[in-house]
Amino acid sequence: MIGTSQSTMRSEAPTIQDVARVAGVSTATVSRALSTPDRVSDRTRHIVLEAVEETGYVANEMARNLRQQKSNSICVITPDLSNPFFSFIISGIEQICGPKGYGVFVTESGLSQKDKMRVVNLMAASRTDGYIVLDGMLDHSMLKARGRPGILAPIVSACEWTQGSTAPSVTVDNVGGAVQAVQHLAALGHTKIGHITGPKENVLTVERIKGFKQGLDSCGLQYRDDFVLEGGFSLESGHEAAEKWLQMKDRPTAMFCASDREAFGFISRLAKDGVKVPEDVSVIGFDDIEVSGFFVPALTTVSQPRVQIGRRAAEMLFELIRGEADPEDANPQLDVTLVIRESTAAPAPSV
Amino acid sequence: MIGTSQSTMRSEAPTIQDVARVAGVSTATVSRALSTPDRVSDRTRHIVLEAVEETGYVANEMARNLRQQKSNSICVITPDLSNPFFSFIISGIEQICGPKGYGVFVTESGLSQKDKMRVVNLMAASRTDGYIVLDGMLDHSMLKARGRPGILAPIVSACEWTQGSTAPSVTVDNVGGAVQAVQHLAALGHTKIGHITGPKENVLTVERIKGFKQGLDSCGLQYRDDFVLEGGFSLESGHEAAEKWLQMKDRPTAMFCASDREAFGFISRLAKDGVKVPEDVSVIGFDDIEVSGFFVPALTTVSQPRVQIGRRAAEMLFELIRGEADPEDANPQLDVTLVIRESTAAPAPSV
DNA sequence: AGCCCTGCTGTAAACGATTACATTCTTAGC
DNA sequence: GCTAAGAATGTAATCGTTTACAGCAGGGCT
Repeated sequence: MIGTSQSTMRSEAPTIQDVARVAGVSTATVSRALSTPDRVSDRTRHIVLEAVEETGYVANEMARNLRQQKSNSICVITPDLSNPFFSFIISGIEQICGPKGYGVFVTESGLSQKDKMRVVNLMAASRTDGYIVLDGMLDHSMLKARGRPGILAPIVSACEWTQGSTAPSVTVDNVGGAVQAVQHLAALGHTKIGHITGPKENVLTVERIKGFKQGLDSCGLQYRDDFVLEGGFSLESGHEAAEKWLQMKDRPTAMFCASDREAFGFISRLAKDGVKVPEDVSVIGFDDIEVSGFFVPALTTVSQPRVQIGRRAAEMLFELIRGEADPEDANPQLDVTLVIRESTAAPAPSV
Repeated sequence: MIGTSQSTMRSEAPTIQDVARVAGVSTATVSRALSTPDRVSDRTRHIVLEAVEETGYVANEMARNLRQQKSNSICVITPDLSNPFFSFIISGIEQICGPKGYGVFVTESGLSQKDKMRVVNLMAASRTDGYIVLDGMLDHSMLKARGRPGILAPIVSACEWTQGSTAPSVTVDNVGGAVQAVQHLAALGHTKIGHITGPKENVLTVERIKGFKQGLDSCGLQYRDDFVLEGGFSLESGHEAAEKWLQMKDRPTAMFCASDREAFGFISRLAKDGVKVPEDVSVIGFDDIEVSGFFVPALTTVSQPRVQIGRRAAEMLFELIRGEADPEDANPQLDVTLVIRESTAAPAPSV
């Protein structure tokens, strides 16, 4: 049975009025029968549901939104949608929002402040009930709340957070992850451990550098400035770092990379010069993106629960929207886990 | 200058009424001054814009949507949001939609028909003006148009298309890409060329198999059933295919993989047994995802213009929405390019 | 002068739901 | 049998825009 009988088809979409007419009740009753079924009699509910079936009625979201002053959708702001790191987070967000009947807008905030402004204006006011911000460079004061000038919209940060923002954020133990990475390398016997950082403006970069230092410290190793190469999370930046590494007189025997992609770029460039991982140099990454387990060699890395980050962020945003801000647990920090694979090993016996 | 003067701040968001009052004109004039500036006098436009500035007015999308009977947003349906292949396409879509003032919803249609139904219902009718479908398994008849029962919403397929659907689709020359891949291998001197397919229900799988056969044919090579291994586009499926390959008595000296990720899984598993690429076996992929150039060895592959696919699909959807369906160019097929890197080489001299 | 056209603006009716308030109908308690 | 409470329903206002229609002024034309 297709459901919509040909006879009742009209050229326009059926409205609540049509249902009311068919059922022989008022629109108010139809509305109640659908949204608060226990407030109408069994008999009426039945009649209404039949009329709905017959007309093929589906409530118009736009009208509902206007009346209820909410859009039933949220917006995810990423600096770069094409970055696969975010795709898992977005997937997690959708997993929570979808079943709740919420739509998920995605936007690319880009690099310039102008781009970010455009995105914010697009979503401004009345298109979304809240934001999940994955861009640490976004000024939260741009995200104004609807109906309350001067007040911010519900915002949750994830992964990257913005300095000075009071928005709750779900993050990951970046410092702890870096510490674990360094300790793993030290335990293998490495004493000359280097680091390829993220882009220098990034909050995660500073956290991971902090963890790097802390890890060295905990193992009684000396921090050496010349063992730290500036990267940018990207494949290319790992590639470039490798060229610097190749030119070093005194080389680290192990490198902690601030992202898996940096690690890939690093290893890839080294391979061209015949430098082998882990025989000649150990490499450890951060993120545990999908290919990491299938790289050659399989990459040892600090694994982030990316889907979980998305889910948690979405859940927190809903609490915020419902006004159940829970100050107890406003800034959950998810655990990372060290995944040991094949890109790390004991250093070669020194010559 | 912040723009919103404290004195005019109210507890509610300013509406067009407020602007009209401040400007001393009617709401109609305000509306016109903002949306069709040339229909009001210079003087009035000035006054209105000043009033907008003073009140901090931003038009309420929900009201606008209801009145205009359009949502100013589109919906992208992917089978799996976490798949990085789609992230570039989504990025391309956003690049077109954002500047046009359109929001982009993303949804995960999942595997089961029930999941797909949920997604469709969520977006039904009034939440979106059109769909970009990246899921070849989705039944388009579920996507009904608002306001015209029995008629489908504007839909554009991309990458994967659905059998029997009349929706325009932007695709890629899968057959041609596969042909190029095989010809490249043959030119290197390979005569025993194998194929790891995609998942068998998938349209792309059959296209690429078709191209594989056609390529062999064009080089005067015989198609051998035992050289074709079933895969599933995923890393794991490449891994499994490698295990089958290792057990073969008579092995192909070159493998054409239906996706880059399959190729990675394949190479990765082979490496564990000391089988080297390209020395022992050449491997070629399909897609050219980001890491491909940085794999070890860098992967030779058929490159798809993913961002471009997204952009084109979005442009076509807008033409459809505006009613400018252009039958001339309804199903553009974008070109793929063979990118030769280091995973392919002449076969080892036979023993 | 009378007419029409054009350019600008205002009035008020949509858009399609939800929901405060009013009304009617039951039914229980006395 | 009467009253009051409570359940079920209806009436109509409301959300904030856009836009069809109407009105009004001014200017060029015959």
